[in-house]
Amino acid sequence: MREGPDIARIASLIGDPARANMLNALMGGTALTASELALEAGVSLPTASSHLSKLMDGGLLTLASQGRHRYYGLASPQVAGMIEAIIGVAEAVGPKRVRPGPRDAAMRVARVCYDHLAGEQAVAMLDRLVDRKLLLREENEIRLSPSGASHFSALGIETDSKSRRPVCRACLDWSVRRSHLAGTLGAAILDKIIAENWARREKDSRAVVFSPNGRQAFERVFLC
Amino acid sequence: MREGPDIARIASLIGDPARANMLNALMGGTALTASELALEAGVSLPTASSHLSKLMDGGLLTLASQGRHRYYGLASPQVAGMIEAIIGVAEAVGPKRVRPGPRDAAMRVARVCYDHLAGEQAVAMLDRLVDRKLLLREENEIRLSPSGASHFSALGIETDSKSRRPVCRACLDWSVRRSHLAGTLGAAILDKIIAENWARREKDSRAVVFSPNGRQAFERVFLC
DNA sequence: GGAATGCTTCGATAAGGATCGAACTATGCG
DNA sequence: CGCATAGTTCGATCCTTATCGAAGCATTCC
Repeated sequence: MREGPDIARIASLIGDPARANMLNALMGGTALTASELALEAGVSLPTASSHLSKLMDGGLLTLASQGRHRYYGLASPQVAGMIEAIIGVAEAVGPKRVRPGPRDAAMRVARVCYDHLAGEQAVAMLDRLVDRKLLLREENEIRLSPSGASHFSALGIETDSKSRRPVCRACLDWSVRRSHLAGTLGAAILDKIIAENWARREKDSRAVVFSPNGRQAFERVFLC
Repeated sequence: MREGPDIARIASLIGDPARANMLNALMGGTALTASELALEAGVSLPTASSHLSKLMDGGLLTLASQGRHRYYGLASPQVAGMIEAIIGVAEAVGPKRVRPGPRDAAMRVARVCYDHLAGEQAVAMLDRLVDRKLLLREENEIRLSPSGASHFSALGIETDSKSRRPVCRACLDWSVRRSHLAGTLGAAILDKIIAENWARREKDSRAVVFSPNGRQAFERVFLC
């Protein structure tokens, strides 16, 4: 009864609308200050501060102090994955919104998931990389193949795992209900997409919008 | 404050300890009745009923009515996956629970789960009964084998299902995270354990404490 | 130093919701 | 029909917690 991991504690942290909005905003991957998060959540600064310290206590956030600025970010990809999973359920059972606006359509196609790409494009990319045997997939395990290593290296993408973080990880996509690529490789690919100017981040949103040329380039490189 | 899927609504449903316990109990995949869930959550029946209707409204549960029994189950594998994700985070950040007291230790070993035995002893028993082919197990389905029927009959345990209630049912054990035996057979075995005076119920607790002789007898009969 | 900015803590208030007993409905049993 | 079991609804209580204003720290800039 009161055994096992305390999932109620974690869930109740996310269960407050103000905190949920903050976490949602942080799903974009960039760390934000308390003021920015207060604005995002629509609460006063003291209220936001209180929420943030609770999220910190709960282990859901990390804090990077830089002078008088304090940047809050999601604690780990695992936390991001959990939030994605909750979003997925909320989408599935939630009151179907009258009509999905254009922003939603863009989100469905491509968006940022913490630090990597998600959405239809990302799911298609993982499928393709597996088809081409650049990645080897077994259930939820994804590994880099030798040919994959040289392939990404040729693209200027580092695939050595310096940290403890895995190079490849499967992350469930709420809009497509299938996995896309996370891990350091997933993050590096998103970096490249932005660096090459193939796409830009939509302001105040997780949506990632490809330019016509950028989409072609992306498809040529990652969708064969 | 962007609009999006209402993750706070979903998370707050899981954020109540009673509801979290219920969902945890349902993670085994078998549907449970309101009474069973009330016991599992440690709340009264009216309280459980209120929680269950909230979970239903939230789309997290499905309901199968069979006569006067109402079996609640998780709405989908997607919901189960979300809960798994939350468990994962809770495990990762969870401040290792306070030291388990002696009562908790006893509960871990053996306790009552509604009307049958749960805990390490019960899990071991089910394993053993399956090994001995007295019970046939396929995933979460458990059936009585012909040899099992005569075996239990010889022990004075009735195995005819007079009611609609199944003879055998798998019930997920929260302390061991594996299944133990429920259903009328599980209930009958617990009855026998108490009737033979092998063990007594701890007062005001679900713990079941075996006497030294009782434990030997139990092991001789059920653990081979 | 003093002023300005970023953020946290404190205190009071208010609202939400978890809880249970009692009463009520529904199904099954004889 | 009468009784027992399973479950829900209602009403009252009580506790948690979200909220903001005011005040308090901390850092930076001039």
